[in-house]
Amino acid sequence: MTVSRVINNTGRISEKTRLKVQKVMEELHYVPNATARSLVLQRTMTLSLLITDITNPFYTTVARGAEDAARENGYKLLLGNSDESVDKEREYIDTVLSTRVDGVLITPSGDRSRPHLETLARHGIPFVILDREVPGIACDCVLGDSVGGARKLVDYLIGLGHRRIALVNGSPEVSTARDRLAGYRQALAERGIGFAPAYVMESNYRPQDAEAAAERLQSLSPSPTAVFAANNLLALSLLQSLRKRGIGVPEELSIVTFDDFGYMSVLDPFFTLVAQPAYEFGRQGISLLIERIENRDAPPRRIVLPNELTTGRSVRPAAPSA
Amino acid sequence: MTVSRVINNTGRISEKTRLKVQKVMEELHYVPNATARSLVLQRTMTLSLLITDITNPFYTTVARGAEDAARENGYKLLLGNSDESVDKEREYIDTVLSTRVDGVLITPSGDRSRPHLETLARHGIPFVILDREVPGIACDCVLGDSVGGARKLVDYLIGLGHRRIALVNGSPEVSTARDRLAGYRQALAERGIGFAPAYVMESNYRPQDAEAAAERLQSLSPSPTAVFAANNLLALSLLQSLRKRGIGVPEELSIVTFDDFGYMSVLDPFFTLVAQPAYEFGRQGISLLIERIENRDAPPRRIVLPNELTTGRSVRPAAPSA
DNA sequence: TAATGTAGTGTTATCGGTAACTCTACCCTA
DNA sequence: TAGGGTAGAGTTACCGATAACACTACATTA
Repeated sequence: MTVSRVINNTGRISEKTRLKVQKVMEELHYVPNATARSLVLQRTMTLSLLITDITNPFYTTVARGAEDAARENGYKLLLGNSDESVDKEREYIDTVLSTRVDGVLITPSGDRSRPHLETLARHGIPFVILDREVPGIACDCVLGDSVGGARKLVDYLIGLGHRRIALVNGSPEVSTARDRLAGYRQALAERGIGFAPAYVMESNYRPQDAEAAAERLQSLSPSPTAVFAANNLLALSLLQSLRKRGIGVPEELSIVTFDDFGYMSVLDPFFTLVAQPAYEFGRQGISLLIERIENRDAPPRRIVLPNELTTGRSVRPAAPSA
Repeated sequence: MTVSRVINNTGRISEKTRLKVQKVMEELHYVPNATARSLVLQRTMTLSLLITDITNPFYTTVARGAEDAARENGYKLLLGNSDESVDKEREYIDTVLSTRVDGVLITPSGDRSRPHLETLARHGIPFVILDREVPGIACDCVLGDSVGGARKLVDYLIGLGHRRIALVNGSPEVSTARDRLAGYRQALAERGIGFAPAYVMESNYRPQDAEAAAERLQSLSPSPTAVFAANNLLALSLLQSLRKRGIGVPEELSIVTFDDFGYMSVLDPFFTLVAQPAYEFGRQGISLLIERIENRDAPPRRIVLPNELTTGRSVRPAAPSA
């Protein structure tokens, strides 16, 4: 007990005893056992970051922001990749529950993550949603402006004369995909361009899905002059698939997308895209989470971070004939 | 106790009792407390990954490999970024000690990490070194062939007629920097090219250091026709600094480097570089670590993963006059 | 029939901390 | 000088699991 008081600097300790304890602690290389402390205090000082894939440059930077913020506040950070899979996500949720982390910062795999979030709530584990909303779940979240970003991109294309613009989207089960579709449709509508369902294809936000999208793109008639790929890795794979098929980008087809490629964008920004402040997503997500942990009764907060259009070589004005 | 037996499937339990317990567990949404289990079993099923910076595409992929391997084996993964700082690393080591993780996979900030590793050893925490060796520490490690890789790069440059090749290296306190210098010198020596100390500059492997290096590069006379930047982010920042100074790359100066840029390399590999299998670094590092945890008496193992030269647009043959 | 074995369940101590309380000097005050 | 206060240290119970052991029926065996 006396040792505990010295370590935590609580209660009354004579200077003599304090020094003696400290000396012995040094001699024995004593390190307090966080596990035991967690058990009695009922908090682990650990947060869980559950994202879809750390190798996606957007989430890489999110993770960095999250880790920085967690560390600054004395928390440890557990990492998990769900790969957009509800099942894998559930496994992580199970781990999170038994680990008794103090909070979870999560990018849900989609609307079907709702039961997972409800499970967290039922067990009293605070969580903050990152990047994607889940209908029916009222909680703190850090989001981007997907509708606005998509509008900007499509409007930009239209401004360059494009009229037949395809959308290679994520799954409609994911809020960002729905929002990007909404923004796409808004932009078309505002410019009086008809919406052609055939120009919209769904995927699972994963690079593997691009090949099928490329095939469908190629089969469209009249063929689109531009395509909006709903996220960065999708755009990249799509680009590869298109080039493999001999379709020149941007010569024959322009591409725009969401989220940058980290260091890639620095050197020579190939893609025209809407960039989001990934680091702030992570940092502010953790901040919200910690504030939630400290005050469970506060009303949920919703932070929307701005995005920005940056132009690259992936877009060319539409040919006047088109 | 009976519940414990059901959960862990140990001891004798009648089918009737098992079902009853399982039913009640479901009803109560009971989840075993990993903290309590850790305390009594003296293991946390948690590993720590301590790297310099997750946003470096090399370490991003390392982290993904590590997380996959950890999860497959039932371990959780804690993430930490040391930013090449011994002090920050020490803070993480302290956390690791009190957290009682079962093992640590670490990219040491440099030779001065030795005390940290000795601390881990003294506390009986298994660790595996990743990417960088530390003199005086005999332990499991997963390394790349820095000497060979550097030789390949410099030899490639020499083959293209370059004779004045600069090296923007990391700190000599880091084994990979020493090895890359050694490989550089080997390649020069084998081709009978004299070693010019003025052509070698040190940095801290961090992008911020590139500006100073660019300045020194520009001041060299005769100026080099090529430069070997010891890692990817250094190369990228160097490139930016050089271009800002009006030095054309590759027109006036060719650049080669170590480690790729993840997705960046896929699209249009600008840099000529030696790529290392980052995912395997992470995966095999965790494998070694887990095997070490399970058998502390086995002799240390040293895995050296191969690298591969991939060419890009950052290199041009030297002008015949040079 | 008594001894022995065994399946199934319960009890106790423990991991390493901390909250809450107790205890012992010693001091001050009326 | 008795009563009360206080500084500083110690005691006890507890967090939620598991190892080791104990116990109770009942079955088997000699």
